[in-house]
Amino acid sequence: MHASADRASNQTQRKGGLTPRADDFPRWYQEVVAEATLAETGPVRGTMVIRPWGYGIWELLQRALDDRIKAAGAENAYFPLFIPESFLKLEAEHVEGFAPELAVVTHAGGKQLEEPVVVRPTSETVVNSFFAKWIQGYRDLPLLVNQWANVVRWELRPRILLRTTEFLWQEGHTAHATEDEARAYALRIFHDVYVDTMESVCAVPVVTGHKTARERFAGAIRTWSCEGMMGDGKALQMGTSHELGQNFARAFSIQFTNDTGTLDFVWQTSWGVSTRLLGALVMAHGDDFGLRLPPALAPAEVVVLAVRDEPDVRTAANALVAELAAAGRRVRLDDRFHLGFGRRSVEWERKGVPLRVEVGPRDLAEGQVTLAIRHLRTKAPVPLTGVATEAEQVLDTVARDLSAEAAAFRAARTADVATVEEAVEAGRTGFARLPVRALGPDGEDRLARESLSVRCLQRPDGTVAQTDTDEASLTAVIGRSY
RNA sequence: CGGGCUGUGGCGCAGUUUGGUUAGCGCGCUGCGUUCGGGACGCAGAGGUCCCCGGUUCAAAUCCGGGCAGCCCGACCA
Repeated sequence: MHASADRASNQTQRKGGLTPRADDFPRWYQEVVAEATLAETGPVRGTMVIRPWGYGIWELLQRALDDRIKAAGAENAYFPLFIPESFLKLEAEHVEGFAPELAVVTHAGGKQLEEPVVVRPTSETVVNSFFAKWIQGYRDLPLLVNQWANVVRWELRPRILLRTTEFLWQEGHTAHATEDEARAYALRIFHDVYVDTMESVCAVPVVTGHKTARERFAGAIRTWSCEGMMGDGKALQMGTSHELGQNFARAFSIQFTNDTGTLDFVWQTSWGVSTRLLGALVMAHGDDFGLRLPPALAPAEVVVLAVRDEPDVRTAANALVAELAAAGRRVRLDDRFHLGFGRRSVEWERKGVPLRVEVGPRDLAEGQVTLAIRHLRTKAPVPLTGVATEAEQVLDTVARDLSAEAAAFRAARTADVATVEEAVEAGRTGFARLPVRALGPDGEDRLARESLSVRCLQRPDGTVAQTDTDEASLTAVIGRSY
């Protein structure tokens, strides 16, 4: 009954054919993911198909991360998808953390398996069972390995791109001779790979710090996390780097002879980021008209849109594509004349292409083209001769603008508070910064009852705290999380 | 796993309350033509196990029973 009425009233409010972000954020999110052709749900609950446009973004993100991971000295390798169930049980906290969400294979090859096999939810256990073989002496250290893989976690409540049953990620695993070295490496990855990628590639400012014991990775002694604020004020954990201490080393007997000849357990780290970041891009930068991509992650930074099917227009459009490609831009030609101009504009807008170059007869008569800037939704004429230069200048501003906008939004929704009650209030719409002292021993329980959590602990000035810092001197960043 | 909602051409829905011609509408798709600078228009056309199983009935998308699936909201997680 009301369905049609609702739909009709929606139509009047919808901009760009999407539910306005402010009206219904979750719905808007799903529509953008679908309309920007990033991903859609698969046939099995919680699974997803990442479509070419979404995968193109992922590939750019992968490259950005992979370059940084390699610069930090880690090498890529690949470990098996299937893990003996017994491996998971070797580290007590680890199994406790992951048991509820394991997919277990009990039958294969037409018969029941003697030992069930789990589909990896993460690879600490297999990786470390091999580290135990590969590490003998201190000269084998540090061992720095990364893998790009899919993992499976049977989540109770899937959300496309943010929490899917199967997702793609990168997981790094390292072993070191000393605790200090392991900690330094976990932090190096955290800052040089994760925070740098989030901020300079994704253009999403992040809050950094370490997790409370309650929020820590199962099996870690310390978890560093970067948390972004999404467009609804909620927090998204975008990447974590863990210091594992000797927990897994003891569980998997990863021992080495140190430089004084005595046997010791290695000190380890693990760290990962996932396709969840695609969801973060949508929620951090998207607007009522769709996705807005920073150029570094845009499969097409520029689309040259030929307005009409005329010889001069085609010639000019092709020349522009060639010119922009020569200038090093990822560029596409849109000469789908069977679709109207508006339809094509809307499509690129939804997909978040940062810049469109519109070329039509009217432009050419004036010796110009029109630049349409996605994130501002503005248009400006530019002389035909200066397009590549102008495009370059515009693209240079995009990530900075998106970043600044996100930072301003976060600042407006972050409050320094003095009590848990004030934190509860502020946490409804954004982040609350509360001295750990004021949080107290029962603070996290109180927050949990309000669907809030401590996203991370940091120094009052926002920087990451040294491990030996007195926690009571730190600040808790509190928010609702995805 | 609790609460709510929903399963009908590719997508979004109407029809179910009160069982009854050939299951409709919008979008999309195909063809032709006219259009073309912000989601074009006309004409023609294709496309359906009405989620599944069972039951009631002369007759079921519609009623009854049982399943299954999806979405949203909460607790758990990248």
